[in-house]
Amino acid sequence: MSLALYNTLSRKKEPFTPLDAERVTMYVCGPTVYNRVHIGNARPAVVFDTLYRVLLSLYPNVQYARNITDIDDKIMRTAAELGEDISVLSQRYAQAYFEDMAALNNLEPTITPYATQHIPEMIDMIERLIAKGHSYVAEGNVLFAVQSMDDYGKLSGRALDDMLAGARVEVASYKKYAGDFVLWKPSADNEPGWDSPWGRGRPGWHLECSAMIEKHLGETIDIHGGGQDLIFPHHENEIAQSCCAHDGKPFANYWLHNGFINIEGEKMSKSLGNFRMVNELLEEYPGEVLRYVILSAHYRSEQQFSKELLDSAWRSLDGLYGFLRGHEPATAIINQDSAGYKALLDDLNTPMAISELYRLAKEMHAANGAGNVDLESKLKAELMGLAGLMGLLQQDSEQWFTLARGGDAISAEDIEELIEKRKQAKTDKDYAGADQVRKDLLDLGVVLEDSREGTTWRRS
RNA sequence: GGCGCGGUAGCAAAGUGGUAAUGCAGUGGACUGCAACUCCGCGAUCGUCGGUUCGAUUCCGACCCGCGCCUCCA
Repeated sequence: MSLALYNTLSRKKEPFTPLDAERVTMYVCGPTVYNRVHIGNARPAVVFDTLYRVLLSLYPNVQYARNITDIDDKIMRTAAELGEDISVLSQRYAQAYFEDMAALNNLEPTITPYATQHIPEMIDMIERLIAKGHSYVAEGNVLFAVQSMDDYGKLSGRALDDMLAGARVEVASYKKYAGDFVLWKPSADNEPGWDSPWGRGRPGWHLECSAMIEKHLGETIDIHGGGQDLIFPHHENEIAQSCCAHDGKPFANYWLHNGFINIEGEKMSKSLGNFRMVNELLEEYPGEVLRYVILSAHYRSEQQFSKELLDSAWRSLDGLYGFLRGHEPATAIINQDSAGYKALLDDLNTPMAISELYRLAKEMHAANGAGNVDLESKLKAELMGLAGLMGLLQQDSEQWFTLARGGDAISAEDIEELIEKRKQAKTDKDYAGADQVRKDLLDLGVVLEDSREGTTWRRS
């Protein structure tokens, strides 16, 4: 039993073998911080966080880096509009990103490198690329010469000429070849910039990842992840920079890419105005609901996203937490032989693993009904172990049902008070009065559940 | 034009060469003073047409439909 991952490089599922089983390295492209992030940014974070958790269950040391791009033209434009320094803007949104990601139960990566803190490393890499004949200076720009690399395009599977044939963007005059991309570009006096051998300027987008990976993880890493749209040009160019700087040494052995999210059946895009920002969704839904939706589809698939799905996911989690409610706590244990764990090892089949969550929960519930305490706690431990690998069921079940669910909800105290009133009514055989309390609370989104032990309540 | 992906029940979504998991919704019943929870039961022949095969939703081909990327969008 071992981990298998679909590798974009080979377009096949492959057994995962790290270079060093004692130290596994993974890098995932993080956000450009000029705004709040949307749900599409959350997908890779959740997917690769899940992979990180799985890797942690297999290897003693997993180095997971996710960068913050804090220098970029969009950042510069937004900062200029707001009349503030780019560092102020980027720090604000980086912080917001961390908060959003934490709300989605994402663990903190091992390393969070910032582009602007690696300017010297980037300049150093450019100098090496120039020295090795892979880059040239033109009008203050430093460009990477893609033709200097034999297998440029191997990740995206395209030939150079094919790429250029349908290019939609005009070619800058200083490029020797249309496919060449910028490593360093000059900054105007009123633009942020850093001194370099080629004058004051700023790095091209792709360079930061190559430089930061080299510094923090090494010349060759095990896993590199990101959204599908990054395959070309971003990851292709990272490969070009790193491989050429390292004399052809492999850059990343496994390339993983998550699919896109569709909103109400269509692509999420600015022009359609249907962006879903994570923080806005979090005002209406617990982060775990968003996470559940993301993990309910396989990471490589295109994924549907809608209010109906969020509501459905919330009810689904209610079901799971409902099974947990009233069961004694148990320490999470990963059952390595379980179908759920194997599903995760099989290219992160989270939909399958989630279905196992339900099977375990039902079996646990049945064991409880049969009075088999040992089996019950064993199954609960396994359930929590599997859920933990996905970052799900991380809340206390009692709290899950009693926390306010948006809007101005009735307070827990008031609910308890009404339940007492109803109890008295029932004692007095005033069932009409008791039913009225039930109905009133239901109108406020509170469901009452009577049992031998008394009345419990939950928000729905 | 080039490269690539997908079409499975109302909504989502796995999966398999031997007649298709799971969740939500719906629905019938048990339980309940009523209800909720829970439990038992009910629904798809897998885009279309061919081919290979004893047998295909699963392999191959064509077609239809939807979609992504082609220089800075997760």
